[in-house]
Amino acid sequence: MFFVLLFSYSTAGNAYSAGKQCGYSVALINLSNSPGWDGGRSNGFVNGYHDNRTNGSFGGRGPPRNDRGGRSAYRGNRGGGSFNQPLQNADGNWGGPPRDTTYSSFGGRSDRAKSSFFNDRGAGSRGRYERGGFASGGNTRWVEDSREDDWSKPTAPNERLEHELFSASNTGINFEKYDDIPVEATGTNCPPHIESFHDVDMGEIIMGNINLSRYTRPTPVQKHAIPIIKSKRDLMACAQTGSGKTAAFLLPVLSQIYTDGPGDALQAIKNSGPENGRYGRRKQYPISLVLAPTRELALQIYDEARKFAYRSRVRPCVVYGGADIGQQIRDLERGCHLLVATPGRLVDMMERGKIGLDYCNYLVLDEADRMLDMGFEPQIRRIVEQDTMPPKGIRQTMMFSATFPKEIQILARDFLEDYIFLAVGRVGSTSENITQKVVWVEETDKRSFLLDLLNATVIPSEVQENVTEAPEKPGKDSLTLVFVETKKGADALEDFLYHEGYACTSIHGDRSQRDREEALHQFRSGRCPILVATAVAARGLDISNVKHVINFDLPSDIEEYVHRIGRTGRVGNLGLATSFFNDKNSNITKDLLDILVEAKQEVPSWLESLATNASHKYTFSGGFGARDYRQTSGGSGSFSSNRGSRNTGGHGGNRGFGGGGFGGNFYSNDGYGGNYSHSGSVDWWGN
DNA sequence: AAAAAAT
Repeated sequence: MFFVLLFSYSTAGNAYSAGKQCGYSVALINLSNSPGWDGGRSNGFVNGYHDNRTNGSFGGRGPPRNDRGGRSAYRGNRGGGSFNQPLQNADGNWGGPPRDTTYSSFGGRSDRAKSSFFNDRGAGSRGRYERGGFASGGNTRWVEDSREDDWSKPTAPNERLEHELFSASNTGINFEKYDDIPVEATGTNCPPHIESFHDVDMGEIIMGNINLSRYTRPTPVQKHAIPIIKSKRDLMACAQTGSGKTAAFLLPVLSQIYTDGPGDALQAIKNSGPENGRYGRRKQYPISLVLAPTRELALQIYDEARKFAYRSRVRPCVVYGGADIGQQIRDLERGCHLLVATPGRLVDMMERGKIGLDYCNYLVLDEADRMLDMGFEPQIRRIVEQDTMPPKGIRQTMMFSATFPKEIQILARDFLEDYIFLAVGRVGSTSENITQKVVWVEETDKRSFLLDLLNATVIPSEVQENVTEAPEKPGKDSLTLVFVETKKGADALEDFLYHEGYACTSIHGDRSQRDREEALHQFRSGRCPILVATAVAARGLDISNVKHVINFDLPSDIEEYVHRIGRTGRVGNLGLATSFFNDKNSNITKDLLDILVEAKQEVPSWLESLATNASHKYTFSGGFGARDYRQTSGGSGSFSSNRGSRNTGGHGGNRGFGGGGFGGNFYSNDGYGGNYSHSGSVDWWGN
């Protein structure tokens, strides 16, 4: 399998200089190991989660229920850090929980030569620990001497935090499937890809955290993106979450920050004290900004960032709507070097003077196409272009997008400088990782059919040959994600399943942010192995152990379908996707058929004849979506045609991308953009 | 017409 690729255009020399370094000599107080905040953000999830609704068994009867409204204490608990965690003593050891096999610190590994790296807090170090005098007890601070202010050196280990960050881990990765993913990079002077994390120097901290995360080898997107980002190039990557994308940008960006140190940002923060601004408290100047379309995705990226920032001086923060802004501001004020945000809340924070982007050297736009879909473009431009962020060419910008329609091409043209384009094949979805089933189910039969599916312990025989890992009954390690089209429908189906005795919960945009996060946690943890969801959960969320995705309602858009089923079969695992199809779904017939064929899935004969009968209809699918990047015909030789300098319109306006065999609908260069919909066909809403 | 997202 290979790609035809794409443009390369020449630009004048890259004036890029990252990590604006300057001398600084100040004392640095590192609170990153303080139980105060670390206990706050996610400890509530991992250890200290209390919910009186979850006391019962979830085996089948009397399941926990995800109430609406109610308990107001939850978020407070979560953020309060009020758990009785053991406190770190002066030499960074922990007297608390019994050692778990998970705990190894960095240095526990014998495969790393740099033994001096770990647990060597003592000799030669000019810093010192200060015991905090707080009533709550013993905040330990590492006070650094200015000359020791080297961000590339790890800070003290913290067993409890380490356990919290790294204990939940992916298992059973199907590497064989994984390596099939085709990747293609284009652009001027593209650095060669790596085969091992050791092929590029990411420094002690990153390598230690890679070990702790039990990452053995880079995923395909990481193999390419890491050296590109490390060599300070801008990047436009067409890849979906689940390909290892988050680490693909977090690892090299953080590595670079550790190497370069805080630069001007540190002084700026110092100068932003109460005396310097009407807003009083310190304004934070993150060195790196990651924008994400949904709150849950932002949280997920933040959680990853915490892992790779372990034992570093970088403090990640996350801001998003629906949550208490005061709490987020307080968290920011404790220091913020890497900020993960949804656009709206970030603009809010900027207008409140809490965040300055003046020293933001690294900008990541995750799921960029999704952000545009959701109308974020003005806010993104406000953040990137109309504020104090360094211009392109100065900052380093990385964009990730599942598709590459015209709107994204324009954004790439505006935000990126001399960039490298990376096309990553799908991990799941159209690959054979996911067994896709389409069944004809009338609206009135959907519920009972769903129950049958949920009760099924044996998978249908015709599926078995494709599935080596049978989907089990929903349970702790076997999660089922049920997609519906409307928020109302989600509530109704959740209620139904609840009354039928299933441990289920739901997530959609009308639920409070607290409930959404809780539902996700209940699902992830297996307490509620069935999650009823709207489109909010379709993209980006990385939930391991999702064995079965059920499209209770099929979406009207094939892109949405691909994203949804991509929630299973993550990182090389196998999964099953079952879709209920009836008259209402005729609009997706053709695209669905194409997807099934492409992924070498069994096609029901009725679907085939439906598609044939409907074939007179003009269908157009913008973006990569249904067709993937793969060449379907023709050679690969013509990709250089019509790709002149940027003056001819750069990536945006060119026609002729498809010359080499993408087919005419590969990029939406025909002026219709990605929004052209199927004319004349019946859509989901019956219009 | 749905859903997502700042309040």
